[in-house]
Amino acid sequence: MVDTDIFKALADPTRRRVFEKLAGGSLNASALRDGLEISQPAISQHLAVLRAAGLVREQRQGRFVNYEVDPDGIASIGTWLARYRAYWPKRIEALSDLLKDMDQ
Amino acid sequence: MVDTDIFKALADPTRRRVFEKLAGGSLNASALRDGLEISQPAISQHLAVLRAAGLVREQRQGRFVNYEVDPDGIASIGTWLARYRAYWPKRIEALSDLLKDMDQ
DNA sequence: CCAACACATAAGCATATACTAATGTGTTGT
DNA sequence: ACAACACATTAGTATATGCTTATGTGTTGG
Repeated sequence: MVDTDIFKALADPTRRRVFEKLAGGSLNASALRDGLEISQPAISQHLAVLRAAGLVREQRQGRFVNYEVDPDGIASIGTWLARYRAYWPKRIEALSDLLKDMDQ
Repeated sequence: MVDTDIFKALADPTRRRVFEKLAGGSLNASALRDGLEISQPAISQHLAVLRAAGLVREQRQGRFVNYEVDPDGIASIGTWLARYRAYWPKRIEALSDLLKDMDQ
């Protein structure tokens, strides 16, 4: 199940920290590791999980591997969340609109 | 961490099935169990997890306990997802708008 | 009041998960 | 060619998780 992989991937705090770093743009594995007190294999494994879930995608750049947010993963969560739109409080839509404006 | 509890709760397929049943309105524990091949304690434990995550809330109704979606949980996911709005594909917004219309 | 009901909690167990240490793979500069 | 680098993979281990069985708690009808 796709959703299961996604939610499992995001259930880990370290993986969410990694993923949130990517919200600002693409980064390589070492850059993603910076600041986190975690071994190199651990980051690599976390990135594999995020990738398998469709949340990130990678691109070799010489001996670096650049990671970035995969819109497909975000889309899956959005689609899932949309089923509960009836329960969205007003403030969420307000926030959403605000961020939309900030994008410009 | 609040987000951790929410994503962990949703990482289980059975719990998502239960939660999705509640998208249509409030139901008691037995009704939520119907159709799922799972023991009574299992449902009870799943509901405890969803409740601890802030995804559902309960209300005693005689000897039944009614569960319903807790908007706070949905709001948390929405807030989290909003950080990635830049990566939302167009179709998500389209779907979102469609569902909005269907609510009327 | 007490038996049946609706649900929760406790204890025990099998499996999944996140980690580390060790090793493997691919790339680059010299 | 080869040493250093960036990253991935493997194996092993401690802990977390989801399940079942057994039992507890609160509620209701007769």
